[in-house]
Amino acid sequence: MSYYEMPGHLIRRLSQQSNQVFQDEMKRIGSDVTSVQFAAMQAIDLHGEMEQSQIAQSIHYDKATIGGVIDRLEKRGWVERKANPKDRRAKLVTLTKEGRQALEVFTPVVKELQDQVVVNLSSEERALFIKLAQKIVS
Amino acid sequence: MSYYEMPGHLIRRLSQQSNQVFQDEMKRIGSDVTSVQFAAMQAIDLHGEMEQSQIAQSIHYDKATIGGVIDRLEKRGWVERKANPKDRRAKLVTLTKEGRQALEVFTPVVKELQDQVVVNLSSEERALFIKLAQKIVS
DNA sequence: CCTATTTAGTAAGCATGCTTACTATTAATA
DNA sequence: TATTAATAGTAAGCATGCTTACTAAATAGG
Repeated sequence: MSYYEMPGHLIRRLSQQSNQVFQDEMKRIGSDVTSVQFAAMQAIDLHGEMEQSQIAQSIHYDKATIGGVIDRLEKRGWVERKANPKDRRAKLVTLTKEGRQALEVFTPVVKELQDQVVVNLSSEERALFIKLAQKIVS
Repeated sequence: MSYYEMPGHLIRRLSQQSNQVFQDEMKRIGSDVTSVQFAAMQAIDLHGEMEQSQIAQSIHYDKATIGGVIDRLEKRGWVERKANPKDRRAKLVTLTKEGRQALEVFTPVVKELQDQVVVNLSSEERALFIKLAQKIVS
């Protein structure tokens, strides 16, 4: 089996290309937000108020990784950690006003760049790729 | 557009799953070699003798990243760096005997685990996925 | 009620995987 | 040939993304 037919290798290349597009488009609008940071912010915005463990679960990240991501988002002033009165182990994470504003700027850009990731495919192929990818990770 | 339809997000999940399978299978045979290290060793084995820049180019890695990977492979005694008499900037990287032996053990395992990465797909779907992925990164 | 297990988060460690900046060397060009 | 540009590799810095180990707190089972 040649290297260029190995799903593992191809997936790494896909990942690389996808991150490159994300980073380039964000740089174009003057931001250096990462795809992980965006994903976390989007999840928090959707649920309103989340424990870190919920964030990790919803976007399929390791809890240690998400801890670092939230650290950096907090440093930037985009999210806040508050104590959870119902569970003293947990912390509730919410978007700040600045976080919501930033997310509003990012969201349309991220939506548009999705097509750019798979720009070499026709729209039928894109739909098919998404279907197959969903099946693989399901 | 929902998160679960975004190619960028799906690709990250694929990457995660792929790496997990790789790591698990390698752990099973008692090794902690990484997918990047394997890719580099395979490339060197195929070409016999390579400059780091060639390695980076052939498996599509950044030259700074590959420098670190070669560092760790060298520490393990799997590769050697030699001066290139034809170009004093460059270094020729070769597999050691131990490196070749290790690669012989890894190769069949890596070939088998490729199917495991896309285990949720039928064989037709696997072929199609590979085709689409190749087209995206082409 | 008390103990054992599970869970939430952090910490430390390691390997990607990139960026920019730098040195040394080679290639191109005026 | 003298200068400029390009290239090979390293270094430092940062953000993933995981692992194991730990603390604190909640839950389950007896």
